[in-house]
Amino acid sequence: MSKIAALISGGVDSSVAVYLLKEAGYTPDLFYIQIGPEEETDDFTCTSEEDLEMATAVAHKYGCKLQVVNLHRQYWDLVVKYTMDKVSKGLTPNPDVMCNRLIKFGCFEQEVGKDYDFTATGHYATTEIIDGKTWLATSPDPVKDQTDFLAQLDYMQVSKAMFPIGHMMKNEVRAIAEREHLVTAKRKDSQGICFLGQINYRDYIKKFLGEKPGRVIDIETGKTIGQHKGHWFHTIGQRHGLGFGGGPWYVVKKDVKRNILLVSNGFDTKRQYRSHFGVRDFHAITENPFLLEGIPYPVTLKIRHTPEFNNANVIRQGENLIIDAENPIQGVAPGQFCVIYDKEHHLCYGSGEIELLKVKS
RNA sequence: UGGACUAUGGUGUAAUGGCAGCACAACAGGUUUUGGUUCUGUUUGUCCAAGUUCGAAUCUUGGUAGUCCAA
Repeated sequence: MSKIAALISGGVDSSVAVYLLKEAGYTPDLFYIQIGPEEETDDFTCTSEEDLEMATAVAHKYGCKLQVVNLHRQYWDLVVKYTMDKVSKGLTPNPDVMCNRLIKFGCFEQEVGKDYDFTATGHYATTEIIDGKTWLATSPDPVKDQTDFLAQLDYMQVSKAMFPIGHMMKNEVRAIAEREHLVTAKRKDSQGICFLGQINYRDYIKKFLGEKPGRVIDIETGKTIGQHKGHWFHTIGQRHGLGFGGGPWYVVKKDVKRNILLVSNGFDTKRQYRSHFGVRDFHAITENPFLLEGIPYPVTLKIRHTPEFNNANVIRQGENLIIDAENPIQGVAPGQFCVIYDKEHHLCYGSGEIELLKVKS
């Protein structure tokens, strides 16, 4: 019988995952990863304590060992550093993607997971073995599918991963939780950057990078329409937070060197959309399907966590990929990950960092 | 300091003497394990003073502030 380490968060999904493992005849060891802000606020300790209580209750119910793994230090050294590094350069990071790669499937593996055959989590994702090789594949629930957050995992990480609820719909998971009287059945879905809790993202950035006022320019007229407090508080495609009337104003471009934000006015502005962009450092999980240069490969992709997949063609150009999407995509922000799937958006090929092209779209 | 024009929420604007409305922003929720997007809801205003009138954002006079022409 395989030895399984299951990550449990105190939410519904990971609890049901434990139940399913148990049903399948396994007795996983449970691990609660502890991460928090550097100073413990009341809000934080509160949620965290509740999460741990829930996890403890689930462990008790199923007779599993539960251990708290503190990866606080590692999270700050790796994920927070990555986040601030990107943000300060005017890029838009995705901390949760890095948290999966570096913490949940990274540090945890090195410290604990190495002694187990599989690491199970409550992610909405599946794996599929084709010709002896493991591929990351999507969940049938388009809203909850989390392959986009797992697309930076490497082959070893994916082949050791188990996603017990990955083939289910969210409402099925909730239904099981209620039927089995799990204490977590009615808990709210987690949202926002996993450890931030009540802390506002803007305040969080401000604490690290402070404020740095600069001009905001209307890209259509070239006129300065106001001031911003720091380009890092805004991202491409963002509407709120500027505070100007006569809008809506969408951020369409950043001039980091001159600390200028370029905005475009109106709901119908085409400038907040883009169908042509680059992807650097493409990371293929199982095999790189884009071997030949200059040939368009039809794929589907996501540039953020949404239920929709975009149809596109991918062309390899040296180490980078050029994306040509069928329909324009709103708010394509450099620094975000472009996650690429097969035409049927079933298999996840991998992901890379979005980079704007010099060429106009 | 000669003339002309303007003054309405935080911003941009509407209301011909008859309940001050719209958009944006802001705030609060919903959706979403990133940033965002989007949906729903809420708050906030007639520059000041006097006058005409049943009734004034609107008309009159004065003040104040700003814009333009006038070199």
